[in-house]
Amino acid sequence: MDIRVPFKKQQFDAREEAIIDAVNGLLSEKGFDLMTMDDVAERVGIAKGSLYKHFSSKEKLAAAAMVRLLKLTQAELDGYPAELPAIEKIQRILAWSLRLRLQGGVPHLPSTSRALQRNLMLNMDYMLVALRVNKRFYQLVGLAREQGALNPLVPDDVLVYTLYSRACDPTVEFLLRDKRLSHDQIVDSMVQATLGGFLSLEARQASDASNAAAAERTRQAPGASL
Amino acid sequence: MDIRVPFKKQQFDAREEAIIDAVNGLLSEKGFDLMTMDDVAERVGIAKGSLYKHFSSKEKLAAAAMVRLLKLTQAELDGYPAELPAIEKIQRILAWSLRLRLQGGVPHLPSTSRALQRNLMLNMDYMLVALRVNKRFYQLVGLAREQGALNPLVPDDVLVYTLYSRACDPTVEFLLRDKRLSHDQIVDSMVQATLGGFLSLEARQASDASNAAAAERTRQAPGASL
DNA sequence: GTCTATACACCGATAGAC
DNA sequence: GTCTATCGGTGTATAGAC
Repeated sequence: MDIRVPFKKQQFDAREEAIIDAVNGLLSEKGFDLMTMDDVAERVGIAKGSLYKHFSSKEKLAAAAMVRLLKLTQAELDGYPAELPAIEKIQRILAWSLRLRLQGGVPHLPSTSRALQRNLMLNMDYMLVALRVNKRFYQLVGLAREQGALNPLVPDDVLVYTLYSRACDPTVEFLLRDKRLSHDQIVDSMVQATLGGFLSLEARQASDASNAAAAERTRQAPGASL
Repeated sequence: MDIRVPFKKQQFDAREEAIIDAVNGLLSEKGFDLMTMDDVAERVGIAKGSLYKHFSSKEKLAAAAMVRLLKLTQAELDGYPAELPAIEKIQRILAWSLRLRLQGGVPHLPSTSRALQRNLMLNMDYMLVALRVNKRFYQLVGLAREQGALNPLVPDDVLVYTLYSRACDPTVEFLLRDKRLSHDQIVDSMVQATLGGFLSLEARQASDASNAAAAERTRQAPGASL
């Protein structure tokens, strides 16, 4: 069979990717409400009318950006060694999303727009991948709980929701504007501060020890952290 | 001298309070971008034209709501016993802001609107009280640091910004929608999860012990927690 | 100060020529 | 499918009568 992809189709897909790139950046900068279709068209370099040939509404655009992000998240999780303790996978995926955010790659959907939320719920592509990722998060948290890494005083739900919320936590923007901490320091601090409260006492002691050692190494070779 | 306040003036102030009440509710429900002047006028029960006699712009409205919140925050801090350890004051002010939020009393300003942010910076009333509250937060965190309650691996800035950010953390809305946790449980979990990572190991051990005891008491008399 | 009416700009979406 | 032009609706802010 012929596995070549027609040139026209390639071009079409490339343009859609470019559109989603633009949407991603705009959503991470201004959020959904403040992003306009004119913004998107201008950044892609096409007319607004053409934009609607690819995506029939603003909500569809946002959904496409979210789907791409969620698929990236899945792929990132897939890349972790199976034998890694669950709590370390959680730390890694949080650090990954924070780094992605520092690069401007995390769309920021304010939780206030009812219209958008309804629209996303009705979008099959979005819901499928969202539910899959959500399920994996819960499995991961459940596993970490079984392995004794989690604080018995805090429910699983709180940790899962926190993982989502830190991807749009304004703390990151504040720290970024100060320019007092490097990107790596922001990621490390945020991971430490975010997960420290969820860890069991034993896990927390182990984590502190290894982080103190890492900080010591960084102190001796400061260039490496930037 | 005459300390009576003219009736007209009283009426005027009462209306301004009513306006800020409406703005507070709307900002906590929809955020700044989605709130319209029509919304505000309708909720207060006056015409949009009259609204502009009190506040000359939408940004001024938001600033007024923020000023009231920040003054409330100051008053809350003033009410704490001076001898209370700094870390406990931090826990209390966080729990206070979370409870206020669960009652719909915390305006939600998305960090994306540049126009609003510039406007706030130019607003003297807002800046004065914002800087005062910010200074007190830093003093409190510095004191907690001196008293050995904080994790040496996480900078002060991160904790201060986190205190602000948790006042608009979507995790709360997620937990609220689930209806699996009571308001008190949400506040306790969030405080535990938020501050646990900032505590020094010793403070964390002490905190866990007292929270476990509290949870045990709650288990024996479940009605008390709702 | 309160109201109604309106100016003015912007945005999401569509129409129609090429 | 890409463009230009435009419609319909909405939002901030103002004008002017009372």
